[in-house]
Amino acid sequence: MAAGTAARLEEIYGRLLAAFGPQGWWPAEGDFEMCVGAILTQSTAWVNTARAIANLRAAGLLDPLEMDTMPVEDLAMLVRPSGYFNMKARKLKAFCRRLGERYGGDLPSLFHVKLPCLREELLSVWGIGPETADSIALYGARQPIFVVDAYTRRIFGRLGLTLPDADYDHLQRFFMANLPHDVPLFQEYHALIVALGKDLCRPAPRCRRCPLRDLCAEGCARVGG
DNA sequence: GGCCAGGACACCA
DNA sequence: TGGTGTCATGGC
Repeated sequence: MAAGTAARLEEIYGRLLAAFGPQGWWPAEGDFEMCVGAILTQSTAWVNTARAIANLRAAGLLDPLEMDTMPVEDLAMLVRPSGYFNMKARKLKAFCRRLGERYGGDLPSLFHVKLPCLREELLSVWGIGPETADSIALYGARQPIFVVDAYTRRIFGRLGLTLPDADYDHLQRFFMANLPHDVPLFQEYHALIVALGKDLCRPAPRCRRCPLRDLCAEGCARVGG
């Protein structure tokens, strides 16, 4: 672990925590709902994901066995507010099918699989890519793996700590190599990155209120703060 | 009316 | 292996 880099990551974490407060992620009422949310929020604003989840809850479908037996066309209509609804309905079905076939529909049995096998298992499900797999592993199974998303790439690229076009695995290794492997820390750090990304560090950044403003190597200087 | 949002997959060169 | 197109609703 490079001491300088680790110290910077710790400082950034402290600033984000001070600015936004504890996020207490994941926003879900149960572990299966957490997994569903991870799939539905792919490239989608959370507010729309929440609408889709509300539809599923109202239909009594926040259960892997119930969802597995639901016609995919009907499922698609329920998750419509989250966008890409046909694709996402198929992805939810694929996840439920795997859960049923290998784990008897029992989510704790899946979560009992330890990293890195859990990650490989999730990645082998159609529709689950690196970010979704890691989100489920970290927030669902509560195992220590760092979640990388578009905000992570954008923010840490602007800070000059990573390359703007760094791939997922490279970014993940960067955080995993420079942070203690602590589940609550990983959970909170990713949530705080999202909080910053949603609030300030957009393509047109609103840097005046950014808690990382003086650390920013690119975005803030470019727009004049 | 255009841009963007807590990605992933299929296809092609 | 990397680039590009596709999937799609809803807020601003």
